[in-house]
Order: sequence, then structure tokens, then C-alpha cells
Amino acid sequence: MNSPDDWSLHWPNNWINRFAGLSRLDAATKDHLMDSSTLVQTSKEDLLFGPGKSPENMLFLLGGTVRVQQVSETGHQIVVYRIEAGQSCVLTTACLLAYEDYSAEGVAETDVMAAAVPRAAFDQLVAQSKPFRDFVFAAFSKRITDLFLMIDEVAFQRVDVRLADRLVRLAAGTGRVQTTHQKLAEELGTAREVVSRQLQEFQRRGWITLARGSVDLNDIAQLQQLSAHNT
Amino acid sequence: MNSPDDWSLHWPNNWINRFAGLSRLDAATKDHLMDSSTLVQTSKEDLLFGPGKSPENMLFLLGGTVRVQQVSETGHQIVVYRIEAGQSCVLTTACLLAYEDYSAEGVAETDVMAAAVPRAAFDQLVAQSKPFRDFVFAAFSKRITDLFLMIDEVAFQRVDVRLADRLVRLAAGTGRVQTTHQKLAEELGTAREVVSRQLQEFQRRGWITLARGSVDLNDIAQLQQLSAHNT
DNA sequence: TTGGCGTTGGTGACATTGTCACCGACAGGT
DNA sequence: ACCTGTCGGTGACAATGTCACCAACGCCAA
Repeated sequence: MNSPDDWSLHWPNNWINRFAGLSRLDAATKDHLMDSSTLVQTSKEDLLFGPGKSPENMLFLLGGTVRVQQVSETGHQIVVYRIEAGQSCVLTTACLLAYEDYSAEGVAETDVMAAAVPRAAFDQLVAQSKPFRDFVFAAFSKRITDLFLMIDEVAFQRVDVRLADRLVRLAAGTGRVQTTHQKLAEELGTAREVVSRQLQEFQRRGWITLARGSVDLNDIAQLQQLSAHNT
Repeated sequence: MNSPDDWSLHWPNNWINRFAGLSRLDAATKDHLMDSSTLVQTSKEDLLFGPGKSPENMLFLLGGTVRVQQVSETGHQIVVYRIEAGQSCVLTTACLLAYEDYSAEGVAETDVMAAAVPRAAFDQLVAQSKPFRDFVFAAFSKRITDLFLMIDEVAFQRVDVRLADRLVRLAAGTGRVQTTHQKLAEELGTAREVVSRQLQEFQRRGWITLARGSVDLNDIAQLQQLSAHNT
């Protein structure tokens, strides 16, 4: 669901309606936003921004998912958050405005379609439209609270709790996660061996079934209970 | 230096000049900003914002320091960043706009003097002044990159490296840090015992001298070298 | 089919960090 | 001098991170 095909290609001129926070824009502002935006498409695994590749536009994601991850000098990685269809790319937009030494990167996790708004147009929209300002600051707010929660999680949560949480999220109701132990380790910012051992423990308890390159969730309720259990 | 006495009490009507990013405001905007702001003072250890205490104003810090820390459900704490004199409180300003469940808190680390700008005035300034927008987004940008670096640090850096770094920063050139091991542990989001053992190791190497409630730095160069060493 | 060969996952040993229980040293007030 | 609360020290153990190495699998070419 929400592949670039299912709606964005059919109503590319009406993408604004997909953003709840933009519904309050007046007609003239919507026109301005539409006129100054261009549709862009990228393929799975493409790098949207990262060290040495500043994003020059603000992106509104119409379809697909962008994974934002921190790449450490130590060679480690950790996934900080994801931008889903219907969300915008505010943090990186802001950061491109001033700072060059941006150590996070954004990777297309699927094929992605997005509306790109140049920096100048973004600035003008912020100036002229209060609903647009509200949208921007609300998006900021959400992301920033996520960042604080992320710091809390990394600093204080147990690995098994975090892993159970990610498994349930990544399965997204499908009951299966197609990924490797290495990828899961990079999600959590830990080591593959740690993930392997935790997964073995989950399997021993009958919660999941392991296979090469995938994890089947047999008892999502138990996983959720563990992930809610902040001991 | 930069105690509330040394300048802010003498030129409280000119505080805007203390903010480099605000120097480009035109005269009318400066007047507007001055007129809509009120000076506020708080005492050391006062809670400026936190769970159940949303900040209703944007703050420009004129004197003192505000410590922003994440308080976990587990009872742990970690200091995320500090707001120094000459900086503004953008993140929390943004977060107050939308989200209630804000788990971070801001504590006055010294007596604090600040200029408070109500939300409506803030919004109007953002709308009318491009330099003010630039200031706001630049401040956002700085804080957000700090948050990403914080995630990196907590996830991937060794405790000894982080502790050495904090000691040098907290000493601020004075060669001494007046604090307890428990406070240092809350800086780093770790346990007191861990801090105690690391400090003992530093002392064994002759880098520091421990005393009850204080740490003297004997060899800042060595500490800096360790803190720069990202192995 | 067979034999490389890169990817994926498993394992044990060890280092680092976190947790717990408990202790003693110190400072301030009476 | 004696409480009393704060501060720091210590050992045992658990959880997590690191390292070296190996085995199983899938793919592909000889």
C-alpha cells in the first residue's frame, strides 16, 4: 500500500490534499505551493541527502519511505526515524539552511515520489501563511520529540525491549520482517551478534520463527508486551 | 563571567545586540521585538519547563545557563544540551506549539535572566522578518545537529571518552569541576559506580585529582586527547 | 553436477558497561 | 563526641559490545 502507483501518479496535481496539516492553507497559498514544487522520483536505495550531499529542497513525501540514519565515524549505524508518505522532511530542510557538517543521511527505502519545494519558495510560504508556519512547526515538534525519545531509548532501554519493538513496527501488521540480522543491528545501533542472540531467545520462547533473511512473528502480543515493559 | 550582573542589568534595553544573529534585523523589527518582550529572572535550580510545565514564551537567554535534560521513566537522567547566554530556546519553543507529552525538562543551572517573547509575537516576527526567520532556523539547525551527535555519542562512544570530554567542557578552562560523581553520571546517562571507576582510572594516570565534591584537572591535554580519540 | 565464493548466521572468549547490595568516610548540626 | 544524611568505594553478577573464527546457504560458473 502507498506505493507511488496507487494515488500519487493519478492525482499529482492535488498532492497537497494528502497532507492533513496543509488543508487549512488558503487557495492562493496552495496555488503558490503547487506552482513552486516539482515532482521528483528516486529509486530504492538512492541517497537523498547525506554527508557531502545537502538537500537543496524541502521534500513532501507522496509515496514510499525515507530512512534517516546516523552514520558514525566508528562504522556503526543507527536508524533515527523514517519519513512516510504524507510527511515532510523538515529537519533536514532546516539543517541544510545553515550547517554543512551534517552527519545523518537519508536513504530511499523504497521507490520514492516526492514534491520538492525550493528553499526560496519555502521561505516565502513561511512568511506569508500562518497555516503553513503551523504545519512546519508542528512537523518540527513531532520530529524533535522523537529525537528526545530516541536518546532516551538508546541510553536507557534494554536491547531485547528495543528489538521486540522494532520487529513489531517493521512487520507493520504483516507478521513477517524481511531483513537480515545485520540490518536489524543497524536499526538499533548495536552488533549483529547481539541481535542474533536475542532473536534466538525469542525463537526459544516460541514468539518468532527464524529463517535466512526473514523473521516470522508468531506471537505479536508477547512482543508488544515486552516492548511496552520498560524495566 | 556572564553573570546576570555584568552587562544585562546595565543594558537591558539593548539585549538584542548581544545576539549576533539578530543584528541584521531592521530597526522597526528590533523595536517590535523589544516592545513585545519582557524580562524574566529565575533562581538557580528553578524548573523553566518540563512535563506538566509548558513554556508559554520563547526565551532569549541574557545571563546564566539552562540545562536541558531528558528524564526517563526508569529514573535515569541524561543532559542533552545547555542554553548559554546569547542563545535562544528554540527547540522547546517549537515543541510547546504542538506537543504536550514533552519528556525533557529545562533547569536553571545558575540564576538566569532572559527576555521572554510571547508565542503570538514570535509568530508575527517570523512572518515579517527574513533575518528573524534565518535566526530561528539557524538556531534550530544547530540544536538538531547537536541532537544527532548526541544520539551518536550515546550509542557508540565509550564512557571514558565521553567522561573526559565532559570534564574538559565543564571545567571551562578553570581546571576544576565542582560536582559529585552522581551528577556526572546524570550528565552522561550512566551510573555513579561507572563514573567513580573511570575517575579513579584517570586519577591513577595522574590526569586528575579527586576530592569530595570536586575534580581537579591536572592534565587537560591528555583528557582532550582521549576525548578526541574515537576508537 | 561440482566446486568456488560471497552472504548470512552461530559460537565461545573476553572486555566494557550496568545493576545491586553493602560498606566506610566525611561534613554539618546538636 | 555523637547522629545523620551525603558522598564515594567495592565486589559480585548481569547485560551488552567486540573479536576471531566457523558452518550453512544460495548463487554461479566451470
